[in-house]
Amino acid sequence: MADRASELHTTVAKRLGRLDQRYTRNRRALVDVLRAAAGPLTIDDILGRDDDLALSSAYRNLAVLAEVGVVHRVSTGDDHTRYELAEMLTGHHHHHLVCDSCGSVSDFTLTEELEQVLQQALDRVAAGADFRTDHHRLDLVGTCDACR
Amino acid sequence: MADRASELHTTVAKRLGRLDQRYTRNRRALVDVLRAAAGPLTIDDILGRDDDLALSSAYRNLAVLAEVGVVHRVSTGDDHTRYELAEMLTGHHHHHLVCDSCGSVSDFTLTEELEQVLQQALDRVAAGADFRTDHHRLDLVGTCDACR
DNA sequence: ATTTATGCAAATCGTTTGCAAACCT
DNA sequence: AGGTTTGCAAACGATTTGCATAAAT
Repeated sequence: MADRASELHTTVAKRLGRLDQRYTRNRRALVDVLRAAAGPLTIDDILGRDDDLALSSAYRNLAVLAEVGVVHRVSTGDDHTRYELAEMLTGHHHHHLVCDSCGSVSDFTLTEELEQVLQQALDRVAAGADFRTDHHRLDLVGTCDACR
Repeated sequence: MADRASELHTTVAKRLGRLDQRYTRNRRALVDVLRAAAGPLTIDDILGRDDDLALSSAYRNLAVLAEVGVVHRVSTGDDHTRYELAEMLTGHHHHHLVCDSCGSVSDFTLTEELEQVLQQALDRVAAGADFRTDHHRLDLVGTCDACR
């Protein structure tokens, strides 16, 4: 656990360094908060989990972390953009259950097999439209357990 | 074509009436603009296609139309929410190609077969999470033909 | 020592809302 | 007439930015 965390920090530091960015205490704190989360978090979620984080710096650092590919922005439809660690770092391709009622978001996965079939179909679509795909996004939108 | 348009207007009128809402000229104009579009439109897109539409009324009417299930909000990640006719009205289940670079959004479809396999898998996920699904959302995010 | 990050306060911008006039039935 | 919709202008709220200070290398 400590091992994984320090490995993660090493990777993040490397990625930041590649773009001449420093791995400061605040940035480390953001990564720690996101790492501990069960799904993508809003800014308020994030600030609520570490009292030392300032709003504007959090936004700025999340932007930097997103730019170097460490953090991924998640737009669900309500205001409040959410943030999660990039799949490249977690090694965990996943999707989201988005609750229309309370706005909560949690993760789920499909079988590797279905994911591959899907990927092939999407590759075909992209090729046909001369579209260069960065990633796909698959969400379920509805009402969560707590809200029904 | 005129037939389809008037059929559409009839359906919309019915749905509005069900919630004691009137089908005014502005609302008709919005439906016409969305009907003619090749993908979901931003407010600016919409206002640009009909000079008589006022900003605040457009927002309000889109909200009403969304509430009665005629219009669907599409959040792509940049600011600028987009709007499209609900699939229930177009009878055309589709997905989106989202360009990270210029923000454009266009539609695509999967085969009926894959769509069904996917639906089954998603139903299983939802059942396992006690999640009541309203709809799913599958997008390709990347760079469009014009931007590459 | 020099460059970069921080955090407060102010600015920005998409969207929403108050309200008086115009509209529909 | 009675209630709804409209559209301007003002308000709102999430996010961004200016700037002087603190931190990192």
